[in-house]
Amino acid sequence: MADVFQLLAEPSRRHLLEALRDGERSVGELVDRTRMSQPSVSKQLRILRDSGVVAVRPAGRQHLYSIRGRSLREASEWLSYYERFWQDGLTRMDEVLRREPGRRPRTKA
Amino acid sequence: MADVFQLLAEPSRRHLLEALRDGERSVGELVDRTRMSQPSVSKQLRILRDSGVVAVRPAGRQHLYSIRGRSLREASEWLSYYERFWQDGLTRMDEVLRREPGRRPRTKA
DNA sequence: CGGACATATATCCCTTTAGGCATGGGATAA
DNA sequence: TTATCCCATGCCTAAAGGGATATATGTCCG
Repeated sequence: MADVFQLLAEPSRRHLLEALRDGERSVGELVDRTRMSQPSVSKQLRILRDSGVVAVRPAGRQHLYSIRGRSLREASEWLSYYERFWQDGLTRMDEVLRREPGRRPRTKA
Repeated sequence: MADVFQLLAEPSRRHLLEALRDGERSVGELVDRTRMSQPSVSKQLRILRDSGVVAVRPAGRQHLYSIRGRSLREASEWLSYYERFWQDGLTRMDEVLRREPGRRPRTKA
């Protein structure tokens, strides 16, 4: 995983991805929707593009960006391991009570 | 969302969360499992704790950490908006063809 | 060709933050 | 109490990364 979470850590990049949720957008449209400067938008789009999160398509003198799910899927799958921690009313207390009581301190495995 | 993705961006913190997947662990156990220095582990655990991603429970002279799903759930829900981009064999091309052809350049909405 | 428009890149500045080291502090055992 | 184990914190340094401004590249039109 080429650090998808690293990409998503930046709010500006998440805003861009949110603006792309319902289809491809030109850079100008993204600038309007995110209130970022045009160079910033291009810079972040570049990063997203290099990581395969978005794709570009030339259309006249504008570039249309769209989402590619592949990378985002990895992040989603990583998080899926933790679903059980918020499903079925599983609280921290439930988890504690589930542990066996005899805890050996600091064994290698 | 107190920037859950920001937390997950750091590999060391993800490693800690991975080591906590099957239940609570002491700091010493986490040190062994992550090959990080003890101060680093404590430091990252502190960040995770302040953000409500993990919880602590004192047990004699050791502190047992465990996962709290609440915050992670927010990240998972954010990503759920993009599931359609990798489900049902939906590729970028499909997405492109789905768009209407008459695109007006740069309208506010 | 020349000029306007759309996007990309380059450079600088600045903030954030991780990691290492040393140290402090609480709990346990002798 | 003293020694020891387990963990937390503070300070420092180094590096990563975002935003702004200026500029380059590329495309369309007259």
